[in-house]
Amino acid sequence: MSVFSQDITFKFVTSGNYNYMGRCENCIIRQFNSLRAMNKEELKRVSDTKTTKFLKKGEIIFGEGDKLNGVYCVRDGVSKLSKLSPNGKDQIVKLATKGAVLGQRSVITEEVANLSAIAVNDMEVCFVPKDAILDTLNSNPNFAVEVLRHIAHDLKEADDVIVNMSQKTVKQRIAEAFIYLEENFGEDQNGYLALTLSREDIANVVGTATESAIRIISEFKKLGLIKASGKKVAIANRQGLNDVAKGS
Amino acid sequence: MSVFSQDITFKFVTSGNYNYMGRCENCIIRQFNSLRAMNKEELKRVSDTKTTKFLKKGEIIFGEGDKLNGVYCVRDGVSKLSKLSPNGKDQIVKLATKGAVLGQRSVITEEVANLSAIAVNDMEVCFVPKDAILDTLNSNPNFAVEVLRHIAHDLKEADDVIVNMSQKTVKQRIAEAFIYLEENFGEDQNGYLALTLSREDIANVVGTATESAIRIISEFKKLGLIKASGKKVAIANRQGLNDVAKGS
DNA sequence: TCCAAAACATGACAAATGTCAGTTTTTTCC
DNA sequence: GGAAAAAACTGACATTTGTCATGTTTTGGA
Repeated sequence: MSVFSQDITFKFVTSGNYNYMGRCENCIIRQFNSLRAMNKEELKRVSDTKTTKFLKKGEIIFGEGDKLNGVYCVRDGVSKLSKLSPNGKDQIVKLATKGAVLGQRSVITEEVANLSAIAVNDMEVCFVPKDAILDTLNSNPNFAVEVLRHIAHDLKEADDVIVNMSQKTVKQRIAEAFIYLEENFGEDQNGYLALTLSREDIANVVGTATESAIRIISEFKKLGLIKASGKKVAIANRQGLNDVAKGS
Repeated sequence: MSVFSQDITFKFVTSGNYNYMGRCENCIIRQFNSLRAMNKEELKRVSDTKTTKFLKKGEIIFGEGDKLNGVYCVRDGVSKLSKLSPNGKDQIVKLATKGAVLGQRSVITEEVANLSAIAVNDMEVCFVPKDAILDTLNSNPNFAVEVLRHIAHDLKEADDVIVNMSQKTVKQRIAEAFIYLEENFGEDQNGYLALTLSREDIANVVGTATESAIRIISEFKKLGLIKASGKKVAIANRQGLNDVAKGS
């Protein structure tokens, strides 16, 4: 995490071009997604057509069923990708952070969005109109293959989630969720998980009732596996949490 | 389904070339997967390097963790794609039938297989060495995009499964499973589902204990929603099953 | 800084699901 | 066609999870 910020600073400082801001060519985030496979001209086109948006926590990037006219490249903050189930509950399928490209799947298949994307944090995202994406896809095999690799990876992750959902207990899944949050978003200066989710969001990630999630989180506190200050959570006993996640 | 068989027959009968057998160029199955986007030369290469295999029910096409040297194109029969969970249970993630290309994802990301593929039926599959696939991917954007579309579609389906698993009851999921089997594999002359799965496989599809699946299936029989003769199952009340699946 | 709204927490109970321990039926294969 | 194996089935019970009701704490503006 801190190394990452350093890199950005470095880029900023060494660039001789004072117009670099807002130019995709100089956006380091791009190194983490499929846009890295675009060539100069393709990137220029993206840069010229994109718009940058700032979203506040809770704002909707797009909703299930929306027709997407482009993709959203996350520059900062975290978004939850979720789907409303018929019984009225939201299932969070994925948490997307910097580097993620949202809406890619729907743009490729030219379907409406199957998930909704909501800011969990304050966010900065770049909207890239779909034509720049689709045209590049059809002409640059490197880009197409790079996108393919990313989607293929998402698919593998989704398969893993299916297995977890059906074969692990709620307690195991919540323990895993904390480990996941720590591994993917890190901790703040005080050792608390850098990404704070409400109990309801945690419940929606692991697919259980909010009360069940709360109860289990309380139990983890009593067992000394985690500690909490308000809604901030810190992992107190990583090995113990791991054992719970593994089911021992 | 029956229309589909007709088409094959038609092809066989009208082909003037008696070498058509075993040639991908003449394989109608190809129309249902990404190989349709290959051009003549690419297809020829696939055809020249591929080998056809016949598998008996229960045989393993590849296992989780196997390094795949190519993909398997299903010409006939059905395969279950499953993953072993840490607690020793198999979760079936997908059922693949004619037209499906197995192992595609792992070949693209150059990882070992994350799922195992086992024949549910007697099967006929064509093994295509990966080089023919990867080279085409890198040179023919049409093919790359076609593969992308297929994987993107799989990803959407996987997201739907995640939501079903976490938000629906076992009873709802079993009702859905029967509807799914009817819609995707059809019925035989006597109205029984054309694809017969063991109770254990059904349990592994919906992610529950075999006994629970059996109990619910028995209940469906008593309610007249389905009827069964041995392990063959027929849908007796489609609307009723639908209602159960929807949770009413 | 204070107050409402939201989020968190807990108890009591009901419903769903899993587990274990059998018996019966079906399938397979000689 | 019959025996052995596999699959299907059933009951009893434990465990997990969901639901409802209610109280407490935290949080985010006016």
